[in-house]
Amino acid sequence: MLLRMSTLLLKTLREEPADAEVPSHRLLLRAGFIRRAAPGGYTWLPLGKLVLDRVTAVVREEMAAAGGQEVSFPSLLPRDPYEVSGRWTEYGDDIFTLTDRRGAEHLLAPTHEEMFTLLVQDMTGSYRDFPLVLFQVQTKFRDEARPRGGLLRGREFLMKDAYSFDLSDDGLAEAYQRMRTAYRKVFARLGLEHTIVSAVSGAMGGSASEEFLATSEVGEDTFVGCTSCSYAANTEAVTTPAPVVAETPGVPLVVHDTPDTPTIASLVEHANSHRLGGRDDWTAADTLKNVVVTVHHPGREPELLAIGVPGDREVDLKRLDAALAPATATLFDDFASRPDLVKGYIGPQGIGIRYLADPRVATGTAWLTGANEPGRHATGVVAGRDFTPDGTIEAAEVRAGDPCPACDGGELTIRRGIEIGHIFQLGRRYTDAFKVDVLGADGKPVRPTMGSYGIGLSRAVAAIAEQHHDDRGLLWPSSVAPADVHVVAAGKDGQVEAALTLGATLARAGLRVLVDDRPNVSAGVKFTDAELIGVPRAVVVGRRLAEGYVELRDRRSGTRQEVPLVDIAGVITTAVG
RNA sequence: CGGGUCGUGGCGCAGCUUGGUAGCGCACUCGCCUUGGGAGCGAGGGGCCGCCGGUUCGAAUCCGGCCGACCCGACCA
Repeated sequence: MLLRMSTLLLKTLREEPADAEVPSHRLLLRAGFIRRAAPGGYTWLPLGKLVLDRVTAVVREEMAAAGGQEVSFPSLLPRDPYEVSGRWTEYGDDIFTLTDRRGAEHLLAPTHEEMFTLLVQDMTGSYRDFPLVLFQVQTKFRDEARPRGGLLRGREFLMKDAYSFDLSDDGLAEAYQRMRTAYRKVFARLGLEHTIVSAVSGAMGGSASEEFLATSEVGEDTFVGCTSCSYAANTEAVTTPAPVVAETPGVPLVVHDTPDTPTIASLVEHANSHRLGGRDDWTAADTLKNVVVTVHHPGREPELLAIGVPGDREVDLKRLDAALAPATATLFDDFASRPDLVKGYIGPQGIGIRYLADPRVATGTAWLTGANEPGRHATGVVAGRDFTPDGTIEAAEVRAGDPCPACDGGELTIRRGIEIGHIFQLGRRYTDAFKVDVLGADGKPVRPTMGSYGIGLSRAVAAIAEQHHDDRGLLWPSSVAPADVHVVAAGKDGQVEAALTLGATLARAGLRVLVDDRPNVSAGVKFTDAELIGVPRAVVVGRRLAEGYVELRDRRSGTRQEVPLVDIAGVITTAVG
């Protein structure tokens, strides 16, 4: 491959695009890899398309190596299958829907579980057809409420989705592990540093679910790691160890007048200045905060629910939703309609609605909490004696320094990541929905079980750019770089011919070559553009050409060496491998 | 969906307060010059000032509505 910059559709931008905030978005725009074409939609320019195709090629190779067979479905699909699976309504506003000239409804597929399931139903009939792994590379559409970060979250994006079909749960577990291993290889080849975190399977059901998060400050997903063991999990999936209480404390429950203390901060201040319970060392962690939410169960009446958490922690609505799935929760604010719920002074004692407590509110722990009367709180409110929660719930925020649930003494750290892959054991949700049965060895019908495995390909390009750049520009890993070598003609136009000749030689040696043969462009511009574009190595054909030397530069390390022109092809071929 | 910032040639911005028919830098075209770190000089081309309506003799500028972008939050495979 030989690309000439004199004819390449490329325009680097000297100035920062005003609309781009995250580094990958800025650099991909500036270096001429992508251009915004629509809200949440991007045009891939020649250099960007090369990278996207190389990322895709790596994924295809590993999918094939894991036994996957590639197919391709349309993106424009009829409503029917999605009605059968229940997702037409479940997805709601997140899918793009349209009506054809006959009035029939269609959607632009946000994902393709239904179609894969129907294909397998059509084309299999016997246990001999299994196990089976199918995948495709296809554009997906989602009407995201807020596209952001360029390629990080678009309304149209490229995704590799794969599905395994097995006749037994053991088979599914094996397929899952095989795919998990394949994903590790994929991301290693792409140069993506990542963490595999346990995720909640949510409404989808299924027994195992893991996300591959590329570590990045601009990532949208928060996850925790442990300082002393290998534990890693999505914050939604973190569990809180309950404290062990030896015996119920003998403190009595005492109600105090605490006027004008509707917040935890004001309550703690009042408690200390008035020495409630004979103490002046109260902290927010000694208080029990009770938050009322409205729980929306699908297809049922909303329910009021109170959540009890230590007063120094907020309720994390994402964790709450995950804990309540498939129901969702919103903060309750219509206190006028419930005079029994005294805003700012709610306590769990005799509360008239369902009450779930944080695991830290263990039996035997004593709290400072509301007395369910305006301007009054109570000390010595003991769990298991003065109130008994209807259960525990993981809804309190997770903080750095919290104890690790998987080991002794480890502390949690909080990090952010870009979700580049998700694998989970889907089970029989879709084969049940479409009543897929195949004939077993014993002549009886068997219902296949599925696994689902996705990689965001366009998002992976952005994630690689996030992890591989410096203040000068992009730093592509060799595996996905738009070229293996960037030949720069520096100096008078005589060097352009030499650069093109060298480029052709390198291309014949099997290298992917980008030659900067632009006439009347100064060497400085070519150098800065080369650094912005981020091809791993550059060969400068310049002032020492007459002596038979060119300069070899490594983009990442910045090292430079003079190499005889006659040796350069061999040196680079060896380096590229 | 809430809060904030902002829409003026391809990109980055000024002009708007105080209405008078659009400007700067980069990029682009031509010429000269220059060529190892975003050169210089000269001459050019390119914009229904986001859209719709209103006020006015006259609107980029004032008023109303809408649309869009970006950031924070909500939501989300």
